[in-house]
Amino acid sequence: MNIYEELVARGLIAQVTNEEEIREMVNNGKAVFYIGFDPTADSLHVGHFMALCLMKRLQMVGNKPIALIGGGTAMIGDPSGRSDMRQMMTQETIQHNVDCFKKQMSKFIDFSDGKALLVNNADWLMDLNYVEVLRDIGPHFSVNRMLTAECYKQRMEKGLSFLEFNYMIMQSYDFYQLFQKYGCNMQFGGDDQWSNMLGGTELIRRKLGKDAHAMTITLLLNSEGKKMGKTQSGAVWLDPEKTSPYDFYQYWRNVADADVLKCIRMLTFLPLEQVDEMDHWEGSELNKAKEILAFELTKLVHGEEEAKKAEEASKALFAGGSNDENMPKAVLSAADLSENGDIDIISALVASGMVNSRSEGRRAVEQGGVTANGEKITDIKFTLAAEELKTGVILKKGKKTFKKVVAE
RNA sequence: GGGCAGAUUCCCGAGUGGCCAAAGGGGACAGACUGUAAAUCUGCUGCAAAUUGCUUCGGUGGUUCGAAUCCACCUCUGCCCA
Repeated sequence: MNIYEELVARGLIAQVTNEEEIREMVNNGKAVFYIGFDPTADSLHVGHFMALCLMKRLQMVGNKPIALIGGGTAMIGDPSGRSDMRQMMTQETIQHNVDCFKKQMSKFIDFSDGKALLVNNADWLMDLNYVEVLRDIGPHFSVNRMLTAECYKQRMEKGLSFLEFNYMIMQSYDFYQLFQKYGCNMQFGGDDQWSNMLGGTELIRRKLGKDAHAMTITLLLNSEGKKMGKTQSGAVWLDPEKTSPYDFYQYWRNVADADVLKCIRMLTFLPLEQVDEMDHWEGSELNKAKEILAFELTKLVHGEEEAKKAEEASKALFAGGSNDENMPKAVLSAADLSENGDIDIISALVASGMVNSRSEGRRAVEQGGVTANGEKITDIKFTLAAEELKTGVILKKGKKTFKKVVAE
């Protein structure tokens, strides 16, 4: 099976400009393609991870990836898929994020010997001259056409500033630049980028009379139609400091039944034959598929060792295993403890970061959601003894929040 | 620049002088049921030294015994006109 067919089989491809030509190019390792990443946070997240995997898959068969970090476009903010204006970021923040992105990306993609490129569009966008740009590329964009693009339609009601309206033009200009500088003949991106990407192929055609292609990656949506990789507290990050390997593992361990196979297919590198076998698993059997998904992804992102630790900790907590060594830990300092070295249960919950406020902690206890070493706690005045804290007390809030609390 | 409408808690959205920490819904959290799933039912959802106190309704000032609510100015957003 060729790479293009594999991508289709995995359900990764959403839209393409010209299937024939793209298949030909990709299968023969002739594509020089770019994917843009806007540094809107100081870590990549799951959405980026899909794109990185795609880069990797294509790189493995000889295509040349260009990772474009949008240090320049981040100054504008992409209105696609948003109902409100992005918060403006300072130049310092963007630069910081760019650096973080670079570091994380080099873990996934091999940039040695020119096998892949890493560029920053700030390099050509920041010094542009307004009037020159207007004269140079302005005539090639029809405002009427742009307004009919899906990404702007949604914003027509809530309001769209001229600043954000320009995002499509900047992204198109990127493609145009990369086409000329590096012979970049294809752009990949999330499906929400489709209209922005077409802007680029059209600009290249109009300015240079040459063909360039675009292909979008299916957005990873759950069965409820929401973007995956988001939790109530934000995105699932790839940076272990922001989302611990254990939490990362748990996120995937907990996906809905309906979504497991899709995730395995789209995100892991497991051979398709193996995935097809799992396809007819049903009911509680799917739990096994979830374990595989969680393990494989954690391995890809954090390495095999961390994946094993996360798996063991999960088994210890949920399946009654005995090894609590790798469980998430909370170390309490002397300042958290009372003079006798003990601590009341609510303070312990707050200090370990399991709840956000004392009120929330109190509620959790009052509703019978807290246990310490397996004992249900009903009294909000309950105190964890100093001796126990030395060896560690396993606090549990609700079904899935665990922490081993240890005194320093 | 002119006219109109609006800004309420995580989100949507009610409230137009005291009965308001603020209806209702969504989400989140907790309980029951389960498979670490979904659905369902129940509780809960500003903070704290917790039958009480403190801070919140875009911002600043004012009126009042008392303001999310009235007045003035400002900021921001949408719509219409230019």
